[in-house]
Amino acid sequence: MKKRAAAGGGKEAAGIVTAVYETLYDRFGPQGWWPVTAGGETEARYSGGPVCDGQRFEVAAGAVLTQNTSWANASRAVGNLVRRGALDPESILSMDVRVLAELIKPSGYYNRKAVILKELAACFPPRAEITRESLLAVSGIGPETADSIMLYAFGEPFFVVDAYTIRVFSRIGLIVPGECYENVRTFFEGNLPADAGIFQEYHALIVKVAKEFCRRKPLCGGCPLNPHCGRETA
DNA sequence: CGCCAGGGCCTCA
DNA sequence: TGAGGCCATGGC
Repeated sequence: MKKRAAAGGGKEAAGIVTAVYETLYDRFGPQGWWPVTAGGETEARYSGGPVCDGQRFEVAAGAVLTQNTSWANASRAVGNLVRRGALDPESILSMDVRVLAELIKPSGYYNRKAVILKELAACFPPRAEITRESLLAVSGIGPETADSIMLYAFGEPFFVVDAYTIRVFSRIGLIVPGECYENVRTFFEGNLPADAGIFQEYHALIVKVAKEFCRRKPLCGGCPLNPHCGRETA
């Protein structure tokens, strides 16, 4: 028998998942993920579909650079590449890997990420078809990064699951804490309309509420999710 | 000073 | 197969 992602299971799950989204959206509004550069400055892009062709690789590279790293640090690395005019597959592929590593140093893990970026760039020849599987075939791109790229760069409805998602929804009581990535992802995808705009916004809103309230040491006072949460409020 | 950030891979029992 | 180690910078 297959393990289930939903502790509460069944029909109510979809209602709760949707209600949590609406509560978060009402409280925090649109989050503007994924930020992309425009004329050298980083600007928020409001969700709703695929970014333009030229920005897809930038979003994909950003997804790698922000692995286990604050967006502030990842953004510095993105900025270094943009200022150099090097944030495109051809430039990344032709660059010495040590030079690339130096440019992305602020993002941390820079030696590893430089290799990942080169392998990622090789997935992006003109008119290449990028799939979740082709991204997962890159060593250093796991399920969360692959789904981030599919969702934010290509506008495909893959739900991005991260540590915040597990924390928030296990406290609510909808997720089993030890559940595997794929089960959690399909739980959300099965309980929401397959709408990339909603997936984009939902993931960003989960990050928002986890940083402000649902921290490792939770600050339950004033948390907008209290009406949905099975946890005792402090 | 320690802890954490928009993870993922490898090793070893 | 599960836990633990490793990669590494910058903010607080």
